[in-house]
Amino acid sequence: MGRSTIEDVARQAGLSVATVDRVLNGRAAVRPTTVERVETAIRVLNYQPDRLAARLARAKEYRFCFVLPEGTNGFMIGLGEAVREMAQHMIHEKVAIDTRLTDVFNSETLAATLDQIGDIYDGVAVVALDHPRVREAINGLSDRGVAVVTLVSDVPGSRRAHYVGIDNAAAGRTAATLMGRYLGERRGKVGLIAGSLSLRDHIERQFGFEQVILHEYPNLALLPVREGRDDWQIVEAVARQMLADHPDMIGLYNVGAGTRGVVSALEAAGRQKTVVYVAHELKEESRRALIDGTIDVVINQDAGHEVRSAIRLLMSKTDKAPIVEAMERIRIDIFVRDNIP
Amino acid sequence: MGRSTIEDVARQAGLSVATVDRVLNGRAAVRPTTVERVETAIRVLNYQPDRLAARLARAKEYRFCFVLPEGTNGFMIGLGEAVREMAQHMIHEKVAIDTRLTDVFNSETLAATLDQIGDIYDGVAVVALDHPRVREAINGLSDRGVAVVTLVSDVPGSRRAHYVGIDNAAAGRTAATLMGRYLGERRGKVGLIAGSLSLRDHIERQFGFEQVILHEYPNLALLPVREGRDDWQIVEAVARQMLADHPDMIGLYNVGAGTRGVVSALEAAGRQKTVVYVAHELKEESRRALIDGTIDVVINQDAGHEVRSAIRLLMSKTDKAPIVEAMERIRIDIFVRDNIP
DNA sequence: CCCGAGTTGATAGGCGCCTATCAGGAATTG
DNA sequence: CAATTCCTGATAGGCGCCTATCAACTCGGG
Repeated sequence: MGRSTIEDVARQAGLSVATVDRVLNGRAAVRPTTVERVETAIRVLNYQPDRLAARLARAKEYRFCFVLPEGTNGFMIGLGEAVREMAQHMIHEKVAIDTRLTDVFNSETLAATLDQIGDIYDGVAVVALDHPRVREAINGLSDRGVAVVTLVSDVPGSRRAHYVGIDNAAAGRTAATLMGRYLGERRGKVGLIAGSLSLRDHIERQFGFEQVILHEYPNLALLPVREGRDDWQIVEAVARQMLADHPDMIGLYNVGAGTRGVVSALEAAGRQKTVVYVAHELKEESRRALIDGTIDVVINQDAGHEVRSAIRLLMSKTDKAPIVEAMERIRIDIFVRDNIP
Repeated sequence: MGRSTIEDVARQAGLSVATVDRVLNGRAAVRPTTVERVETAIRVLNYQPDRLAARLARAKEYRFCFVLPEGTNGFMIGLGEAVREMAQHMIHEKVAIDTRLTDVFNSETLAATLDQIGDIYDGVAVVALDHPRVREAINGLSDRGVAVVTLVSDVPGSRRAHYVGIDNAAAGRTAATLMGRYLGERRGKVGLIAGSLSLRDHIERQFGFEQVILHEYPNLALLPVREGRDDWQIVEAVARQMLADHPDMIGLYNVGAGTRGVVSALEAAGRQKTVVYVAHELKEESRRALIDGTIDVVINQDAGHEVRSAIRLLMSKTDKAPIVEAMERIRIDIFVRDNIP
């Protein structure tokens, strides 16, 4: 039962605690053969440092920064709240977390923000636009030894340490499957409203959704994608227009924010019951609409889980500890009106 | 900002650390007025004891026991594995966890087991039959100062400290809603197979399911409930029979275990695609069947979450710490083939 | 006025690990 | 071979809290 301490390791290796500590924390130069001895001792005893005792003793604190989109997007606001809440809980653990809001749609602004915070933080979590300039900024941080994780939307080509968020293509497929099954044999058109097509998550959702609808549900015809910019007023206008243009639209998938816009458009048209509406993110308004039946299904990602995962990952990366991949997989939640938490 | 320590509290209250510790841990008699002073000091400073430092210092370890059903029920086996896995992680935290398997369907055996473990453990988590004898045993434990939580299936009348598990009526409603929506306008019969009607969770699921089908989907007729005893061979026989008796059965909800029995019955009848099948618990076999379309929806409760929640609750109850209700709510997960983790 | 009982203070020692410092021995350099 | 530099050992002190012990003080009751 792995209750060996650093002293046991020292004894086993025939070295002093000080030396063991040196190799454990890379505090000073240690001869390679000595490192070897320590490592075998660790393996023999199956020693795992007690992280709690470590954090209790540690002097330096971790400094992390969450770079989030500014604006009124409900999910992002919720994400920010989750960050602040966790920050509160984490002062125990000697981790200090700042939040920075920035214009995520402006690659230059975002990149500049990333560039300038490199020296202050040990780790950065960023909701990132997938753009060459941003990718460079992320790589720059990584190269300077700052751990970077992408949050919610990934930047695949970059040297970020990890992506924290759902598989958005799978989320799109999930939406499509539920839409297809709900509609059954009915024939008609299906619309899709994205927030912006420059954020990768929305593109992937769209891709997954269209893929499944095209292949599995020949009775459904896809309408061209519309952009709603995650702004409920724009979304409402777009939705109204679609409803007016297509009396035979029987399904609507809103990939991004601005759900209330769709809800009021559907209500205005009196088609809440005839159009199957799949939305993202469970918040106060979507919850209400889900209960009264205007929204049929909500696909959700848990902001709290994402924030916790990001922090765990940043901590692990910062002290080069291994991570448990399975623990960091973010679930795609499905909510209908009966399983709302 | 900087967290306050026990010394700050002592200073603020004009008392010694020893006394503050006494009231914090109820270690010795302290005059009521003094307790008052300590408590106001705590409130003023918003002091929260550092649980990590506490566990590091604590001499005594928590002793918990999980009483689980013996047998081959896949979910329960998974639960047992989750317990053992967590037990491994928790030896750090000075908590020792035992597992006891028992015949849950036998109230006498279960009650006897509970009776006899009272003196050994600080807390017990039990998958409990809802039976007067069992309720008495639970109350007995509680009265002797052992924290008790019910797991997966509740015993409402008892003095258990908490219930850890999903809202099973809501799970049943969720199943019904998805079934109803998937079936759309189709008319036909819907069957339900329960494990055993003496375990409360299954009754509640049945209740929720029937409630929604009856009220919301008049096109669907409910068949009388059948029991499968959570055994896949019995379940298979039952399912075959139902399929044979009711050529117009278009929906099937399996409340309990034994999913593979239903799958092979559906395959044997060649009705995988025409019968909408809603099952519980995502495991290897249900995962496969979900992907190939035999199962349409899986309702799931995360065993890992339940075990972690139970442990957290037992620890909190043991040292009379407050609990965060929201954190302990177990989600009803919905899986279709596209969002399988 | 003395004696226990009831309270409170003071303090040592430890949980497992981190940080820092000093000293001595080993290896390397000129 | 002496002067460095490199490695390693030893140890003190602390993180925030728990446990245990002993001394000191306040009160009634006898």
